[in-house]
Amino acid sequence: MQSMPKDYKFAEIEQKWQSKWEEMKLYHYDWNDIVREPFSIDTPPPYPSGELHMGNVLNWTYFDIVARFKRMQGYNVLFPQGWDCHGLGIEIQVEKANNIRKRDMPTDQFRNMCMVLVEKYIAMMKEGLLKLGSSIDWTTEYRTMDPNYWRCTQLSFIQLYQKGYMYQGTHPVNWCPRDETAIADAEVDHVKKDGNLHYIKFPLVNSDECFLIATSRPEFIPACVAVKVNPNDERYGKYVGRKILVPLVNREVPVIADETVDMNFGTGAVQICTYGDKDDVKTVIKHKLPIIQLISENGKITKAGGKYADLYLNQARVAVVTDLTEAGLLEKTEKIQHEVGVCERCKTTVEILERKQWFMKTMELSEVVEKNAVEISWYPDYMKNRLIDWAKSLDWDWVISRQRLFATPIPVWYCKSCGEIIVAKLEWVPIDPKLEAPRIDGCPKCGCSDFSGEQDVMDTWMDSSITCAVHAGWPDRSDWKRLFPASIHPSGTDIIRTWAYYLMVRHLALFGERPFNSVLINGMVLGDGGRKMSKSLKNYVAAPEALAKNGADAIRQWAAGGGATGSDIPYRIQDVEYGKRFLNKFWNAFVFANQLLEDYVPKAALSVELQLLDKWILSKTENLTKKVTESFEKCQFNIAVEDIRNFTWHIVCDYYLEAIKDRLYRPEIHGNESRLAAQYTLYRVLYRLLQLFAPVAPHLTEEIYQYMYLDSNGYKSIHVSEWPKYDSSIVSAEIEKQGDLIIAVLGEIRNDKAQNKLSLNTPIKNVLVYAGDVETAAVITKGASDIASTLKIENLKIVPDKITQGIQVPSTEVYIQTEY
RNA sequence: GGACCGUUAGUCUAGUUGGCUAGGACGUCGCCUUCACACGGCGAAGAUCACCGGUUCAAAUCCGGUACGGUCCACCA
Repeated sequence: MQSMPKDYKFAEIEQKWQSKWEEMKLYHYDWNDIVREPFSIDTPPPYPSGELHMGNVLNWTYFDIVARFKRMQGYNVLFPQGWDCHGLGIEIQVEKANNIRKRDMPTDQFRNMCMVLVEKYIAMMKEGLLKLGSSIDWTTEYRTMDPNYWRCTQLSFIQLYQKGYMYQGTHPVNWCPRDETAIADAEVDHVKKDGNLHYIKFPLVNSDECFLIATSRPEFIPACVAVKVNPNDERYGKYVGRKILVPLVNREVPVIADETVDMNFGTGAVQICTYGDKDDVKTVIKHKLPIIQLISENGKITKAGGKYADLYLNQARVAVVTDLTEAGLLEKTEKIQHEVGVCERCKTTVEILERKQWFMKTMELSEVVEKNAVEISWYPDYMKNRLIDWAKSLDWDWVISRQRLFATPIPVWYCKSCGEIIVAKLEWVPIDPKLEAPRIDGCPKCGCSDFSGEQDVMDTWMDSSITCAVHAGWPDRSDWKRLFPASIHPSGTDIIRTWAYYLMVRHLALFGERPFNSVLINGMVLGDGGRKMSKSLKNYVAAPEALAKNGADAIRQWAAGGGATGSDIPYRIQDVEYGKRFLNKFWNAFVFANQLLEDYVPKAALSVELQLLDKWILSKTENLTKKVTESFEKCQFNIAVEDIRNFTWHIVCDYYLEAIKDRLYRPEIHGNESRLAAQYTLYRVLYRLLQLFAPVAPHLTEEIYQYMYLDSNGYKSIHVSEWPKYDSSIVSAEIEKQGDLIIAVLGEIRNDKAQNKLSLNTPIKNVLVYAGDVETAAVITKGASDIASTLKIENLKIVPDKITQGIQVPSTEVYIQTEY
């Protein structure tokens, strides 16, 4: 045991251990160990977006506590780290930063520019994760933009294609008619625009009656494929199933029932056109309606528009309204304000076009997704509904193709002569079909040797939804199933329906097995005022600054203890400061103990008799161990943190440490055996606290461990020490009750001193304790010397008499009289 | 509009199978320089656990409804 410095300097100590742990390779997963049971964490690779943010801090604190706890429990823990690099965000930033357009330059050149930016962001985030003290195995680090990861993603695409899960079809996409390109939802801005709501008569077939339909886009009438009404609507319910005649083009379309129709808006009857808006998309897919491609890629009406062909949409609108008016079908026109989607870059109104897309058959897996979601453990449990509800609510299969550049290419070519689809062979990947031809002599169907590579790329979720298999070592390690399914998949409330869902369907389709056995959910980090933290709301807290200012161990306490797992938690500086103060208290308790234990030689068993309060604190410590272990098992970090802190601060420090001071300082009065018993107990209890707190505050606990416990314990780090097992033989309800009584008596006399405005060091001449009965008197007598020495009582007398005067110890028959 | 979650002292928050005299933190007030720690100790005030109804011997906890707030999704023909 070495003596400890008085002050805890978190900045230098945290830094020191972060580098030492790396040197020690302390957190490396042992791929060759086939004895220890593995525990794998499916660390979600974050999107490198710049500096680490408080949301990342919350997540990685959760992951790290789990990793450290499981490691101490003896598991061979795999805590991998990857980076989910591809995405629109990076593309847009690169375009802005360099003032370029991605489609104006070679794709690989643009991709390289993206990679440079991603690397910069990764370095920033990695720095943050290291500063947080995450026990990541950095030898596992990967990037989804690396060729080897492309290989995994493409390999899984090919295998899914072979299994029949991947298919080509058409699907509506957002389309900018000016740029003539598909754009993502995220690239669409919504603006309020003034428009007209036209009330148009649609005659019912074989009837004199007319439906009045309100629409803001009459130019889409030629693409009308149905009219939908709410079946509960008294006006129209009876017409469901009948035919209606579309004006101007005189085509018959069905009247369909759809509960989503708002009976109070417009006329309650809606024309469904392909495609006037996103609602049309949903309705068409839901009711399996035909598609009329009315708009071409440059925003002109196609020949499907009949006499309106070749007009631009706004020209067509004028023409259609004129024609309707002449035909007497336009009842009235109202001014309205409505929201329209516009292209983020050029502000052109976005249209919806039907385009060729790649799909994964996910709908047919919904039932098995639900079954697995029910079978696995969720922390907290109610979060499973989010996945189940999502799987049930899906209207169409997963569109996995994107019209972007910085992404994993779809390894497919098309024969220029016959259109045959050539999917890459397993051994060809990684490959970019935009840059390389298929490695075959000719088209297997027509023999032609001219191919065009697929221009579309994969959705970013195609990269990140195979992590469970990749982390486990698939496809290269033959023993990858040892680590699959992952023990735990961490997810945020906001990404359950994407990340957790796609992982589920993807692995189920690929391997017929679920990817993880449990899900740990984190909430969102809120800023001041309980709103989502964001720079625009000015409640943003930069994680690197917070870490530098307060230290990782304090920030981690906020993250772990700031709220229940799964609930949103605000970043509160008071919580962090409380964490800091606790670290100080914790450190000081050990500094103090370190002095008192200077001459103590650690022993496994003790030959001398323990005193009542020794047994009392040991029993309570054992109960704490049980409770904290259970809390960690259930990922209830906040409960564990609170229990550890309250017990340490308010039971061990405030009472036990105070009570044994005299035994330790003055063996000539209390005897050497009593001193030894206190030392033994103190050493044991503090070590237990150190271990329980280690997953939460890894730096502080490690530093103390190295001073006080390294020599006698043998583990090179507290983080690989064996997690304590609950020992019921040490627990005694009777002893705890007796000890609690001593503490209560102590507290009352201490209170009495305070009320007399005396310092706690002021000696008391006489204290008379009326115990109420013989048994209670015997118990208090056992703690008499602790009471007397703690409170500096010169003459303490305990009698079994029952009285009703003096200070009553609450909920007992014990009365106390003091004389100063 | 839909789904899910929440509503506990001035503020934030815990309370997981109903037994609570509702726990903790910040803040406020009073006292104590006490030999680890004033980043400390002792103590006080402060909550009809959103509202209404139900189940029960017993409800902050379970059920139904209302109001308000949050998150995600959708968003008007």
